[in-house]
Amino acid sequence: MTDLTTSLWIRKALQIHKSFLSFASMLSKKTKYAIKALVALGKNRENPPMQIVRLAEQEMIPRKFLEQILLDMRNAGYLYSKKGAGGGYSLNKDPKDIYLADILRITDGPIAMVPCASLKFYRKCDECHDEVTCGIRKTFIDVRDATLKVLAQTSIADVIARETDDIQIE
Amino acid sequence: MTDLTTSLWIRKALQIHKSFLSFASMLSKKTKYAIKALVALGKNRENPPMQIVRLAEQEMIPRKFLEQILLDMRNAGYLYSKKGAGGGYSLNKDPKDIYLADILRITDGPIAMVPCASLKFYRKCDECHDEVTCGIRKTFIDVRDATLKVLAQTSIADVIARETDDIQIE
DNA sequence: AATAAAGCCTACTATTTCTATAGATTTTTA
DNA sequence: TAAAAATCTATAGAAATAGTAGGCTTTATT
Repeated sequence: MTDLTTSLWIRKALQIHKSFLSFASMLSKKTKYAIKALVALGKNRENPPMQIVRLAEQEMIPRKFLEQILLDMRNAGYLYSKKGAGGGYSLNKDPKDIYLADILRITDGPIAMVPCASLKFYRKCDECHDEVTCGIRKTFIDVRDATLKVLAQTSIADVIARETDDIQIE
Repeated sequence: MTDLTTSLWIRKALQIHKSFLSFASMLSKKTKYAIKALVALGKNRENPPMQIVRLAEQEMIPRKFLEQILLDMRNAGYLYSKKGAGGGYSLNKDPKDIYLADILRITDGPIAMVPCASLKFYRKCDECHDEVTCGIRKTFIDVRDATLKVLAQTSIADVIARETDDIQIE
């Protein structure tokens, strides 16, 4: 028995793309949570450290999941942690020096859309015969460069700054 | 019982990122197959139509999977199909007029990395409180624009042309 | 020294998405 | 009428993501 919402013909009849139900090839929740956590810690710099539990509640992130994420960020050198009573997490770098590209690479891995176009996680594509002449590869190297131009230049500080941009009169 | 290759500590000891095993947030096989099929059909324009079976063999794509993909492309108006003996598939447009962005949208859906930054498949993000002031959103709209600048301007004809670029002396 | 608060670490489960296959149907040509 | 081909929907299988569990270690406080 097939679920109504995933039934092809009903979606077709209603002209619903599957992306209405799910949103593929997107940023993982892990990455979103990581960014939100870093932003929150960036705003909390006068008052460190911040406990996982507080952070989880404030940002509506499942606590145990957040634990793992923070651990990754810590192991990558972006966070400082302190155990025991009165402990918690705080930023180990200036928000200006934490770039989204780096966060993405820690949480989601490669930024490129195909392995063979990845800068930091290069791998040969399975379906590719001759990489040198692959037109797809060349295009997706361009895409990677364009994406990276944004992500490697946008820092947590920028994200925080942008949050209040709407106050400006346009 | 955990599989060796997925065991965290062994990966850690060998310093292997999980992307070595799998490659997340990337182009789906469906999309890759679609592009390859269109490129193949683009090269076969003097000799149409081409049968699914031949195309599948030539491009090393699982036949029944390819069927579905071609059907999608056909329903979207990019392919012409003919049933019965001597039938098959051929391009319904000039390769110059088939852009990668459009293919991606048919096969994978949105191009943006977050729903709230999508041009064609906009949807509110679950974890977002105030979209107007969301710094993440603004950044990923920039990413989307950068990506689209490449994908919406690169056609199947461009991909084909690029395949022989290496012949040029650099 | 004992206790409680917090992070550390690995494994596991559950859910969802992607990939692929199945099989019956329809259309066309010879 | 038989064979060749696409059409269509459903289902199965595989992989990735999301989330949970629970014991361990460190630190501060009393």
